[in-house]
This record gives sequence, structure tokens and C-alpha cells, in this order.
Amino acid sequence: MESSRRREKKQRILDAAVIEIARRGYHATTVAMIARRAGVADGTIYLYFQHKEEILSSLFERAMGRFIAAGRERLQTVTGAKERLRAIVELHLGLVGGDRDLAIITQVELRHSLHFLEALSRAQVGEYLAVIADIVEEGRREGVFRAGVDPVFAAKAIFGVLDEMATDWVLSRRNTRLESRADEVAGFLLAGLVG
Amino acid sequence: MESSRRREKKQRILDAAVIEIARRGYHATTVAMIARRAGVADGTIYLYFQHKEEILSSLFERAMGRFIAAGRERLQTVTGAKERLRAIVELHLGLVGGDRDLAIITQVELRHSLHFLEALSRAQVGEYLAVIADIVEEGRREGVFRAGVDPVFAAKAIFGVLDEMATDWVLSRRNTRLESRADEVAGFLLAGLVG
Amino acid sequence: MESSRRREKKQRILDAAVIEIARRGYHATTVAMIARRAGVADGTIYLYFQHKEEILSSLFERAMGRFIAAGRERLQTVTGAKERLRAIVELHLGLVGGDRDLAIITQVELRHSLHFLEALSRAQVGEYLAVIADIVEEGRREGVFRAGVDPVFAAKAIFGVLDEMATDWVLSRRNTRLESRADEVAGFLLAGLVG
Amino acid sequence: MESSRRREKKQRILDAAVIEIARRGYHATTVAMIARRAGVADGTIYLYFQHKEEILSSLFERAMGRFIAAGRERLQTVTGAKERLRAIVELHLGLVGGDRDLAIITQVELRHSLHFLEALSRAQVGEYLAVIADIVEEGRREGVFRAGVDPVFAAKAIFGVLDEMATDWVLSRRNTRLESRADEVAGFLLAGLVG
DNA sequence: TATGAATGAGAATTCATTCAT
DNA sequence: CATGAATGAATTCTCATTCAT
Repeated sequence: MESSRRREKKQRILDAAVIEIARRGYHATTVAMIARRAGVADGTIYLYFQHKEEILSSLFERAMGRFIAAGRERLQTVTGAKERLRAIVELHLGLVGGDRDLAIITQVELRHSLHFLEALSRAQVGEYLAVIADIVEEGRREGVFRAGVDPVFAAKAIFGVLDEMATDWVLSRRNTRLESRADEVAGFLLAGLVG
Repeated sequence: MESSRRREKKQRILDAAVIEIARRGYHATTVAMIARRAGVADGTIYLYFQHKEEILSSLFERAMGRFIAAGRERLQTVTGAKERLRAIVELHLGLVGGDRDLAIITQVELRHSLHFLEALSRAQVGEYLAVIADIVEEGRREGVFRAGVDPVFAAKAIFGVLDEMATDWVLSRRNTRLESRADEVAGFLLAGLVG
Repeated sequence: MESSRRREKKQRILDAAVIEIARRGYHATTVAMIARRAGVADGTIYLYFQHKEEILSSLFERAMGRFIAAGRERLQTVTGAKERLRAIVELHLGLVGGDRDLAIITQVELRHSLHFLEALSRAQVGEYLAVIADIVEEGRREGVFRAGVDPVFAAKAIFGVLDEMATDWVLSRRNTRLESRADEVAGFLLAGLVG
Repeated sequence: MESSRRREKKQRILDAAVIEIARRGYHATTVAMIARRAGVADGTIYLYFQHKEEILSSLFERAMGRFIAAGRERLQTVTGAKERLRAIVELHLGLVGGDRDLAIITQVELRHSLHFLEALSRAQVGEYLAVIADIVEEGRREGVFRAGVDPVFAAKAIFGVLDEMATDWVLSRRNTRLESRADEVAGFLLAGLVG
């Protein structure tokens, strides 16, 4: 009960952080700004997060958690490596494209330092890449994908393409929907994977 | 004559900046640290750069300049879209992989803020993408690449793969040579492009 | 309650500023010096003042506030233009002469820049001049002062004499009391005003 | 010959300084700005002045020199205390009002610090006050001015009025000519002095 | 738990002054 | 005499973090 209230307030702080950081960048955003938007006192932030940086990593973890949960759910209903890859592409672009503020954070702010990026990478992007690699592996076993493709390598390549599309969409302030490029992306990737 | 001395000292400062920033990140690096490593006084930095941030953008411009020059030179000696793409891949991975400190900067530090990333993107990455798009276009005309591939899209996808490989290499402190993955990367990309 | 504590601390900072600035001048006084004397941390200053310059203008406002309050009070108990002018002269010299540190600030430091001086002038000296002009006007109506005297001009002239006496007293480190010149000053001014 | 060229360049620097300092204030004006406007190198300034502050005091000395020279000349042709006082008033307002840039400096910038103001005061304002005091003394001897007036005091009062008029004119950006107030000022002062 | 006033370390930047050329 | 590149001390202001209430 307590715990739920606590979780709620933590979410409120994170929501505030997304908006502020997306708007002005991580370094230009002060803890006080986040506190004000969240409607709490400056000091309260430190009852929920140890450092300012922990807000950023929590943001990442929350995003990745949703990402992975959505992925799991979606993949359960889809079979066949090609369809599964297509599903991942749609999901990735759909999720990133669904919240521009969050996208700014995942595509730009989270990459602000080597140390930070390494930590993120090891922790959770690895898991995400593994999911993709599994699909590629599955495709090879099914004989749908070329045998010469290394799943681990392919996962990175796929992630690279998705990530670049996402970043490109964030930087170009165009009003297109990112998700609308899913077919094109999936087509390109499948062409490279299919024998 | 004067000017050459000036250019020389500017280079010295940039060289110092690469090392310091790669080591501790842009924000944790003080102007004083760069000055010390360059062997000049703090104030001297400001005779060559207007702001600390201008050091970072100069770093990027210098890197891109070398990149593009090397690319132009290389492409002049290579014909055929497939070979040209292969050459670009080798070049990209070779250049990024040739200087880990610089790679840290191009793959991580230069992306530290939306504003900054936008500026970079518009200015010079666009030019680079155009070079790649031209190769794809050429391949389509030659009938080597599939007609269904949009050159602009393909250029981003190719860049995405290269960029992800580079970032992955930077983050994994492995001692492999990045360039050694060129064949694999080129193979994957060509598979996606060739009919 | 809170507010009173806040006001108190603000006063403490201003008191410290008077001493430091009088001693070494505005430009040679650092915010750190004021903070130390006030017994607060450097950063605390900025919870009460936006800029260093705002300390100076607050000093002026505080001084003028007291000046005007004292003036109002005094003038209520005095009637007749001649007596009122005499009262103003006594008050002006008495207040300036009562605190040498503050006098240094009002007579010297507050005039350190055109921009600043303009702001002060427009804001509050104007009000003070108006009070004097009213007395002159009153004297004319009473037939005590010459009809040919322009009240606005006379107010400036009176202020000029008072101000010069004050500055002279500040600069000459003599131990005379400034107030002791009040009779002489009032006599001179009245001679010029009375028919 | 050398010496005349030297003097000329010194004047050029001072002329530049008047403009720059009047425009932006003493503290906001850098030595480099003055050098640029004077058309010399930064270092050259230091061949003519020991410190930046010496430029300011030289400015004052030059202004006072002209002031006193003009005063001497004028007073030689005028007789009678009343007429001499009138002449001084005209001269003072005429000279200050004749060059707004210089006026900004004499009325504002030169007063920026106690230390500086003291030095000026002792050195040359004293001499100027003495000239005025002499006139008052003369008037007393002639029986034109009241016997009760202390010449030294009167000189300060007169200077105070003139100074306030000058400052007022500088601060009000009105386009009136300062000199046009000479009659009014002289009338007021004489009323106070004449028996 | 929550507050928000206070802290004080920290850093970018400026600019008077020097001095080798 | 003149130059102007180089110096480096010096200072304002910010802001993550703490802690008494």
C-alpha cells in the first residue's frame, strides 16, 4: 500500500524527468526543475533516487522494461522467423515513435557518456539483442535465413538500422509517423537475411 | 607563416582534447585539463576557440574532413557499385577503428545533446549519407541492386549498421580490430541490396 | 515568520555588503567577501539576490527607503517653507553623516556606472527632488521665497549643494560631524531663495 | 619632434578612450577596445600609460587642464566678482555641455571609486575650488557679497550646484544645451551671495 | 516521509599586462 | 617604438546534495 504510493510518486518524478530532459537535455536540466514539474520538493527526489544520474538510468530501465514486456507479449502471438522479425521492427519503431519526448531521451540523452552507455549496454541492450539474435537463429534453423549469417552479428546490424531510423526521425522534426517506415525497414532487413 | 603556426597550435589543442575527452567524457573534462595537456595556458584556448563546445565541434569537423577526403580519394580508384560500397565499409570501419580515442568521441561524446547532434547531422552527416546514397543509386542504374530499394533510405540503413558496429566496438573493450568485420558487414549489406 | 527570518538574513547580507564595499569599493569586493562577513555560504547570497549588482541596488533602495521615511515623518511636524527646508537640510546631512560606511556607498560607489546611475536617478532620486520642489513651491505660495525661482530647478540646486557637502565630507577624512554644517548650508540656500 | 609625435599618439589614445568609456563605462571597456579604436596594438597602450587606470586619470587631467586654462583666460578679461562668477558658471556649463562623451566621463566614470575620487579631488578639484573661493573672497572685499559667507564653503556650494546641473544634463538625455541654464544658475547663486 | 534553505565545490571565461620578435 | 600572442590570476554564478525541521 505504502509501496504502491511510493511507486506512484516515483513514476510521477520519472514522467516529469522525461519532459524536462527531452526539452533541455540532461545536463541543462536541474534536479529542481524535475522536482517542480513533479510537484515535489527538491529533497524529495533523493528519497527516490540516489543521484541525478539514477533518474536517467531509471528512465532507461523503465523504457526497456516496457519494451521487453511488449516484445515478449507480441512475440508469443507471432510465429515464423520472418514474421517475428517483422513484428520486432514494427514494435521498435512503434514504441520509439509513439512518444517523441521519450525518443529524444533514448536516442540522444542516454548516450551522453561512455561510462553510462557501457552500463546501459551491458545491462539491457544485451538482452534485447539476444532476443533479436534468437529470431535470426530460429530463421536459420527453419532454413528461411541464409546459413552464412551470424545471429549475433545480424542482431547488431538489425539494431543498428532500427536505431538509425529512430535517431533520424528524432532529429528531423518532420511530422511523419516513424512506424510507417516499418515495412520498408523489414523488407530491407529480410532481403539481407533471406537466402 | 604566422597562420601555419596558428594552425599548428590549434591542432595541438585539438589533439589534447581528443585524449582528455575520450578518457573522461566531455563534461568531466575541464578546459584547464585540455590546456595543460596541450601545454598552453587556460586563456590561450580562447584565442583559438570561442567556447568549450567549439572544441568539440571542431573535433567533429576535423574528423569529418579527414573522413570525406579519404572517402573521395578511395572512391576515385574504385568502380562498380558493389565494390564502392565495399570500399566505403572498409574505409568507415578502418578510420573509426584506427583511433580508439577519436572513436569514443565520434561514437559517444559528440552525441551528448539534441541541439549538438542536430547541428552535426545537418552540417556534415548529411553529406556523408549523400555519398552513400549515390552509390546505391548507381547500383540501381547498373542493375546490380534491386530496383525496389530507395537510395536515401538505404543510405541511412547502411550508416546505421556501420555506426552500430563502431559503437559496439568502442563499448566492448575487446582487442579485435574493427576493420576485420568489414567483409561480414559488406556481405550483409550487399545481400540486402542485391536483387 | 519564515518571511521574517528571510528578511533578517537579507539584512545581514546587506549590512555585510555596506562594510565591505565601503572599505574596498564595489569592484574590489567579491561576493565571497560579503558572504564571509555575513556568515553565510557564497551560494546563499544568490538565494537573496540575483546578481552581485542587485546587492548594490538593494543597498540603495534600503537607504532611500529610510531616507524618505525619515523625511516624511520629520516634515509632518514642521511647518513653514523655510523651516521645512531647514529640516530637510538637517535630515540629509544628519543621515548621510550618521554612517560613514553607508555614506561612502551613497556618495561614491552607487555612481559607478551611467547605466546604474540612470536607474537610481529615475527611480528614487526623482521622488526626493519632488519633495524638495514641493517645499520651494510652498514657499513661493507663502510669499516667503522669490517668485522668480523655478521649484524644479531650485530642487536640483539644493540637492547639488547637499550632495557636494556630503561627498566633500566623505572624501576629507576629517572627524567633523557633517550635520554641524547644516546651519551654514541652510543659511546659504535660504539666502538664495528668499526675496 | 619625437616628443610631438609621441604626444600626438597619446592624444589619439585618449580620444579613443573617451569614446569607448563614455559608451560602455570604464569597467566594461577593455584596453583592447581602446587600442583598436586608436588604431594601435594592445601592447602599445602600455608604452604611453602604466595602467589602464592611468588612462582614466590622464583623461581627467587633460580635461581639467583645458578647464583651468580656459578659466584663467576668461577671468583675465572679466572684472567684478559678480561678473567673474557669472563667467565661471558659463564656462563650466559650456565646457561640460560641449562634449557629451567627455561629460559622461567627468560626471560619472571618474567617480567610480573612493580611492580614485580622492586622488582627483586632492589634485585638481581643489585648485578649481580655490579659484571659485577667490572670487567669493574678492566679492566680499568689494562689499558685493555678504560678509557672512565663508568663501571656502561657498565655493563648494557653487561647485555642487554646477556639478548637479551637469550630472542632471548627462542623465536626462534631453537635447537641451546645458549652457542655456547658465543665467538661471548664476542668478540663483548670486542671490545667495549678494547681501 | 517531505520539505526547501543552505551549502560550497567547481568551472568557464575574461582581460590587464608582459615580452619575444 | 610597435606588435599581438600568450599568460594565468581572479571571480561570478550554478546546482547536486544534505539535513534540520
